[in-house]
Amino acid sequence: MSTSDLQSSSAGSTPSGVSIVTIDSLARNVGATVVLRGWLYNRRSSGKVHFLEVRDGTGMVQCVMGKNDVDEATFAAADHLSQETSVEITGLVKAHPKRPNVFEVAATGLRVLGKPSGEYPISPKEHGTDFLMDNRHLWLRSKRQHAILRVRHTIIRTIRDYFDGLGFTLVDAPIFTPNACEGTSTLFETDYHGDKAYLTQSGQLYMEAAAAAVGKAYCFGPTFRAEKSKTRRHLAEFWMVEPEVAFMDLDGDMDLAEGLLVALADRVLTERREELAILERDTSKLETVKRPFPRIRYDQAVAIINEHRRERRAKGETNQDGSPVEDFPWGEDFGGEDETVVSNRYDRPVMVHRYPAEVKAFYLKRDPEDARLALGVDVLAPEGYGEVIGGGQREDDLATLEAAIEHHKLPKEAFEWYLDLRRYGSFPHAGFGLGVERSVAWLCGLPHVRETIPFPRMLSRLAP
RNA sequence: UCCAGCUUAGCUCAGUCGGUAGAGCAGGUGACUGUUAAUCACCGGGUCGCUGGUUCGAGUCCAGCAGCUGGAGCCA
Repeated sequence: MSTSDLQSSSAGSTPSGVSIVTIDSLARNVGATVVLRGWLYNRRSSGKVHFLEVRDGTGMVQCVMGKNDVDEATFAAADHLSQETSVEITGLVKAHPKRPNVFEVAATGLRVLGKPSGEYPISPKEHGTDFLMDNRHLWLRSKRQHAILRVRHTIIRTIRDYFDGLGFTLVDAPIFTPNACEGTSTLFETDYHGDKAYLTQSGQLYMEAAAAAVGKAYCFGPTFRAEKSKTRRHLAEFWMVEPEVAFMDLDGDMDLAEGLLVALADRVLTERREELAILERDTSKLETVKRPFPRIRYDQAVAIINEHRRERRAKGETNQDGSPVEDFPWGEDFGGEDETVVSNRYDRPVMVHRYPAEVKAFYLKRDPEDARLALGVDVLAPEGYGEVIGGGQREDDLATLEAAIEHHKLPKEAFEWYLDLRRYGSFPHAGFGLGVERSVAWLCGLPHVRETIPFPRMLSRLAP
């Protein structure tokens, strides 16, 4: 089999010369006799006609087998096929008699390639999430999960195309890191030949080094958080893309983030219409993701939250625990609920910038116009999907950065290499991190991030 | 870590007032020549999460524990 065969979505031909095709190429093969290879998704029968629904990873097709079209043994065999039997079906490609633009295969031959040794666990009826997650390796075969995998793939490819197209260089960051840096989140600890090592929570510091080498750098890999978070927005292992650009300021950073999200929505809408339909995604909510995104200051976001809280108080509402609704205290970070209140004001992602420095990471540059603020930005996705991007301009002054490290009580020795970036030709620079799973959840309209990654790692799940 | 909810057949669930266990799907057998989670008939299928308590009697009431789910906190 050659590469060109694969690219033309024809997987070769049988000894008798019949071409082996994939389901997504049936439209081009109407009137031809072809061979399909795949798995039986569902089977129906009307006595003298069997309807075999077959999936092959590129799509789904109904194969019709009339009693008079095949020999008796083949017809009898088709009657006893169970779900997920792998099969090779030979037949004539035809238009569906009732449905426009749908094709079916009039089967003339059937070969069973792999017979299930037992009952397939996932029946075409409803199941609970925990059961499906226990069978995640099989659940991936279902229509919805297949659609999500494809959208995820498109999102990842778009991210790479976007940065590659802008002249970025991919620079991989390490997974093992020597110290529990940044001091913020809880890390997974591991034994590294007798020393303690931690699984990375971000490649950002390394990208700052890379930016000084290549100008525009990005890394794309898994990151790990050991917090005991049990919500629909959290995973213990998730993927993040982190661009870092030399001589870019906060405004440029926001331009870059905005362009990426517009590209993602646009590409998913053009290339994954079918998948979004399977997921029943309201695509009108994605059509509005166009430039420019609103850019509001932290102060304005606080005002929006307080306006909302005052309305709730006026209606006599209380918090979930029954406590009275208080004004949002300036200086704190937003909770999930607050983010939703802000993002619900807009029909596209909103960028909230200039947060209080105290609630943000030590490496963010102070706002020259207001020392209480940091030049950071969070991008909140619409519909309550929360923060999909966090970033900002980095502190490029050696003394200020040293003071920040001391203020956060971080071990200075561990950051000597990072401080070197300010010692040898310091430069203004900025970047951000985009969480892939939250982006997939948003673009697909999924209620939980656990379905956005093939094999999720969560507080109470390490298998399969 | 805290709060709430859930745990009954392979799966999804019902189970009244405390009186000894039910349905649909899946599986099996059969009927049906255009079905779309096909339909119809019949069949097999149970450590009611675990431990203890109350009671003549517990799936049901009580306590403890475990697991799962969601939320808060924390975080992206």
